[in-house]
Amino acid sequence: MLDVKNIRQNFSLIKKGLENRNADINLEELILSDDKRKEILFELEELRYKRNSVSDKIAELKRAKADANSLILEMREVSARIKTLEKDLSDTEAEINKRLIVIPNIPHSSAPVGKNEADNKLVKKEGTPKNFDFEPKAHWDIGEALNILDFERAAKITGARFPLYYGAGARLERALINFMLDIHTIEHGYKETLPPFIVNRNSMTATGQLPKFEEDLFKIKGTDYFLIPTAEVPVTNIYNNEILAEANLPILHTAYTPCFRSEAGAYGKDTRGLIRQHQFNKVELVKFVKPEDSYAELETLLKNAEEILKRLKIPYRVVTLCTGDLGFSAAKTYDIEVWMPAQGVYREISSCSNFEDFQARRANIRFKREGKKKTEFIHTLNGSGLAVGRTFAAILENFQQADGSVTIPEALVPYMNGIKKIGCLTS
RNA sequence: GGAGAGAUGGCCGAGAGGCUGAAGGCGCUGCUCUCGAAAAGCGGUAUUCCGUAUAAACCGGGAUCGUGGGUUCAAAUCCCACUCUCUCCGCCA
Repeated sequence: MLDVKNIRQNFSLIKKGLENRNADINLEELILSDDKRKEILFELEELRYKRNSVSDKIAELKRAKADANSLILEMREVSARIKTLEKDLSDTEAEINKRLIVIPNIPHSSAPVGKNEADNKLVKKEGTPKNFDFEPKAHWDIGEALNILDFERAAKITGARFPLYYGAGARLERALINFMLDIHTIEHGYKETLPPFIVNRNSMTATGQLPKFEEDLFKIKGTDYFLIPTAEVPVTNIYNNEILAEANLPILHTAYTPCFRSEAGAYGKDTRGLIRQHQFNKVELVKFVKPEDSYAELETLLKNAEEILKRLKIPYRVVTLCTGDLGFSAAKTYDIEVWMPAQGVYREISSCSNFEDFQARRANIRFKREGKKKTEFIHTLNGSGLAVGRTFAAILENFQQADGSVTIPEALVPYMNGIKKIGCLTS
């Protein structure tokens, strides 16, 4: 959420920022509503002051057993006026909030200006794609041949876009989760967190999934609860409505959760394999930091996520999202894209974002500096570290052998109970 | 699912229409005392908004006692609804 004061003070800058991300927002009307709010508030507070002081006087008179009837009659009218003004005020505030809550975050100055995905800026490439002396197969073909993935039966159980793993495949998925969590907790200092997988509307609104993107979510019928699309939602909301101590910052959490996305509007896109599922596993990294640190923290967040791919020895590249491709809540985002040999493309496997104070405002997460009275909004960041299903797919494709088997990346072998290779016999 | 109890500041806990943003205690913190510490004494110790196109401090004012509504000149206090917590019974991984 943007600050109305900030919108007033930096009007043209914010207008420009919203244009850059292709958002059509009427800021002028928002300001008009805010003018109206101020006007109402001004009169209302004056009347409340009057009511409070006269009520004291009435109390005094009554204590002295004197007559207070004329004052009471006068206050009756004042109170009626207060009531109307209060209604006006809450209506106006609701109107302002309704406008404010659908305005996306303003891109950071370092986010390249651009229309869409094509304008994203390459930051770097790591690792060299392997040259296969055979035609590399797609991970769904490899997985089904090894009998470690079964999309057909998953569709029978639930429907399209649900995963079903067996044997060494199920083990590999679990190994990846443990591997990622171990690195982030032991080496990178994040606190392991296992949050609820179902959250309420307030949490979804705080992180920015609601109110605009409800059709992307799975909602639990008969309740106002939703399946989480990412651990970002429950984990960011851990500190909802709290004032944190400066000494405790930064606060780092990592969480494994399944993620549920309706993928509305993605019909016909990535219909095969693990890339786009309604349910997938992800290890998430979430940071709560001081404003002045947040861009340095974004760089380390990115490094922490990259580290997983480096250890697994899978080639990837990093891009900075352009203004037009930024998510609703983000001010700046790096995507990590992993090399998928069968399609010969890089596919997103992690998205690392700085939300600045955008989510903190919505979630009302603040902190207080040592010795200062004033509270400030913290900055939140998060990134996948990594999407497990897509990592699984990348391993299958990058480590496939001519005979259809898949070797396990060395770093993962201890997590696989010593299994070094998934072949037809081991599955 | 059935029956009951409750929600007040960082914590404990009083308050039961007006003098209560809220007694008292604990905690934290500043000062006095001390070579230093302890003890004792004195003080401070929630958040937020407005004061109308600028920031900090102060000052003046508004709001906040789980949330929302109602009664009243006046609500932490009375009424209604909701949410959450706890206890007992039943069921259950």
